[in-house]
Amino acid sequence: MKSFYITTAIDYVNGSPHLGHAYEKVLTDVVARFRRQMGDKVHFLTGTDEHGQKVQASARKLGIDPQTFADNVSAEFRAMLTRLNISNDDFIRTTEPRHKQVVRAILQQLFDKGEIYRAEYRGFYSTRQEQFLQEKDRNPDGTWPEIFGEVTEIVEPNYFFKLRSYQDWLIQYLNDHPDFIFPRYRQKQVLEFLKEPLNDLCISRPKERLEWGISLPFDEDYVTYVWFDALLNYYSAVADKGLWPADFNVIGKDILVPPHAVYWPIMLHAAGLPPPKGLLVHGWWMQRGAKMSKSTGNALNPLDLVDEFGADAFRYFLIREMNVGQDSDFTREQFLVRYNSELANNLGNLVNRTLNMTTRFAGGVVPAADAAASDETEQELRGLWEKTRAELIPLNEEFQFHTALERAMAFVTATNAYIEKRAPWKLGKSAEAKDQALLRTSLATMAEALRLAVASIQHVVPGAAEKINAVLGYTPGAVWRDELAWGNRLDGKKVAEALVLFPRPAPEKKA
RNA sequence: GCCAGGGUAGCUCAGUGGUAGAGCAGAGGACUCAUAAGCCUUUGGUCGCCGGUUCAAUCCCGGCCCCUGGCACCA
Repeated sequence: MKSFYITTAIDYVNGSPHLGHAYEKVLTDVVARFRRQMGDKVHFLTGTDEHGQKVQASARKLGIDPQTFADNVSAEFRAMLTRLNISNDDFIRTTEPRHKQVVRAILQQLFDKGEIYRAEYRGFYSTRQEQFLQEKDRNPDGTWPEIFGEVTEIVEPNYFFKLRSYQDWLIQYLNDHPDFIFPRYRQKQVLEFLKEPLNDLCISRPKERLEWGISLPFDEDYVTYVWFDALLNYYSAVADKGLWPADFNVIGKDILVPPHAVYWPIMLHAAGLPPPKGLLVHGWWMQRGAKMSKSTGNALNPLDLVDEFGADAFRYFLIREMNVGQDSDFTREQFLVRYNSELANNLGNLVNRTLNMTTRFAGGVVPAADAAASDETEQELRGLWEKTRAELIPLNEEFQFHTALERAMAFVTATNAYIEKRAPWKLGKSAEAKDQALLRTSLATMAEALRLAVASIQHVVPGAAEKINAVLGYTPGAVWRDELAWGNRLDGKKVAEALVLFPRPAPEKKA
């Protein structure tokens, strides 16, 4: 069995979960569930990033210790995972001993090899903000903005990682692995970035300035600063499991360059470890009306839609609407359009009418299709399924989930059209043997088509898929590829009478 | 400024060197198993602008305009 290790970025606990966090989890979950269906032994990791200045400061402001603060926010992120039906296998926190231990071991190893050295860091420091300032922070006239208070130039010894000496290696690596980053054009951005010489990376902070972190094993007066702490989680979580390298680190486009595309592969390489096999880089959700909503006091928190419409509907929208890698707009209006037309009207209603007709015209038991009573009407639907089925796996493998869902929905539409053509409600009124045979065939066909449609989207809407299978009296087999074969698997199954999966919301007033 | 992506029906997008496509929205119709859902038909586009190559360009080339994103630390 092929193993497949995938991660999300770990979330910084200085803020609460929002749509971006949710999307990344759902996207990764869809990939993970798909790989499981394909038979891979999947390990899915997510977690929280808990050290650093901001956490320290936020905790102090609340008068609690940083660990308690981190515990609280980390719990919020874990609650979101449950709420979204995320199937992660592990959850790592950077404050855990298993993580700290690995970080320290790697830092020590690199220090011993001479990859980390001590040098003086010179810069302008704001005591009030407790941070070094950049040239870009200056006012146009060269002074520093008020908020920084007194700014002094200070010289501070720190530890640096020899990033620059691996620049050529990285460029070569990217040229040799053109598929390292998805979407591909992002890799060009990285190579563009690498045209400028890299600076070595400052990886430490003295404890007088930052104590909430992992101590350097070779100098306990310092903690390591962000990169070795946060990025290494992908490795530390599986260091003892033999799962490295990861198949994919899933990240947002904002943390591609330089952290994940430059620092991360170089850090690993310097430590004698291979880079992840790929980086899956997604875009951002935009909310154009955000300002307006705020001013009217009606700011929409997209996560509220989970409570209102359920995790499946929310997951469906995110995956259906977003072309992985690009940006999309998130509006309630668009959500409702997708929800109503695709989930409620098209799929949800198909479920309900199938159950109802099976109950009314066949005593609630899916009849066997009558081979004699079957013609090009059935062939047409089956033909479309075969076409859809052939596209399904490649589309999902290439992260074209939005297209895969579109195809699945087109099949659902075709199934609805098939039902109209056969009109079982008319056949049900006829006592003729020929019509009765056709009735059995049409009921069997619609049920089977529904089962297949559900199988094709179950990684996106796992909860709904389970419910639909349940009302069809069906338990899917272990091998997903086999489930995609048209096989009249529902023969003789006793179905439920009704199921309104995606209730239509009360119509909303138009603005 | 540099780099990348994009500008196609009201909206979201697909697409190919040879009479422009889908979904949603809009209009009309027949039906009734169903979540006033579903089905059928249908209105609608100088395919950003200007040149060039070609028998033929939305698709190839050149120039221009506009939008979005990246360019050292917010998914």
